[in-house]
Amino acid sequence: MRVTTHDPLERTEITFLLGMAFQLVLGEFVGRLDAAGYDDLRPVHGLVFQALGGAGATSSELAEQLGVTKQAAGQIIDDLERRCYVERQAHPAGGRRKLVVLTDRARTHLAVAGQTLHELEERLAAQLREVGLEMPRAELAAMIRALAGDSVPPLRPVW
Amino acid sequence: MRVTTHDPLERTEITFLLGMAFQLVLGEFVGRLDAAGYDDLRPVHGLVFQALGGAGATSSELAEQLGVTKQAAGQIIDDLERRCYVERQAHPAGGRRKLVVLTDRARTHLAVAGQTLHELEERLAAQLREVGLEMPRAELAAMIRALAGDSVPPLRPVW
DNA sequence: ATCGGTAGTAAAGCAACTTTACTTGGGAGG
DNA sequence: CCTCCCAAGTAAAGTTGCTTTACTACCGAT
Repeated sequence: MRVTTHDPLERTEITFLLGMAFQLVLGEFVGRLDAAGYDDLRPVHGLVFQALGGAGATSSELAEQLGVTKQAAGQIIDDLERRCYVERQAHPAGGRRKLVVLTDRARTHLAVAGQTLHELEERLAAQLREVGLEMPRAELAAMIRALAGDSVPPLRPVW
Repeated sequence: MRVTTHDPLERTEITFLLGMAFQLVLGEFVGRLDAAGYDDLRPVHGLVFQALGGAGATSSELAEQLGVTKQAAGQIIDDLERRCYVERQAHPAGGRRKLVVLTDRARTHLAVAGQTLHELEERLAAQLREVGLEMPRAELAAMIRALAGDSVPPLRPVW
């Protein structure tokens, strides 16, 4: 007996599926953080917090990690500083350098966001297991390596 | 004997892997189209061409498909019309409506882009098979269904 | 002493949108 | 008919998140 209901997703290009899946997962993630009171932070701010998470960084270092100009990084830092998520300190190495570090407010966000993301991914993994599938971690990693080799570029807005 | 070189991608969240994979595939796709002489077209233009591919559409219909305001759709159409990729015709249903249809120039692009994308995805699939993996089509489709149900929203820039 | 390189900042420019506000053509109801 | 309203389309200004251009400040080396 032939299945007559064709799933439109079965004929959709892998590239579209990747984009849709990423957009939906990120949207769900951002939505949960908004609901948790972080509606003043965009995904890029999470990347900033991750980059500064350890001992902080200079704005130029941050710019390189984000894949933007140092002026853009400076603007993001200005904004986050005004809203008390980061602070500019004198850099131990001296010079004109300034060390940008996270406030406790940002570290709290980082913890909440990490927890939220893992819960979301765990729920997704469970839903896939229900239909006999696993999360395609190895497949995605292989695609990334095939296209980027060992040097993975920064995650940027897609178009 | 224990493997000592941990692949950083193995510890990376699925969400990041999705984003990286999409960004890299789309970047490769756009790069190939640029090289083929289509450096004046962005991904959104491809979506427009797909939406108008059959019998055309009105700018409001296009706006809904793209998930933007009708003014934004109008601006995109203005631009594409100036560059002879689309034409505004009188709409058979009359009224203020105008039917936006593709020129041959756009249909050629659509064919080239489709071919390019399939070649790219086929090469990727082959590279995955070399390491014993398959393209994660079912997994991505399951993730999309888990998050969007049956109503898949338009593909938009991600942040 | 000054030269050059790097960090940071300031200001203007730009692309791709949204928001606000208007115009126009065509029914539907009275 | 007439008018009232709605949907399609357009115009213009505003917004966002960057880049480009241009500058200042600090340092170490020659």
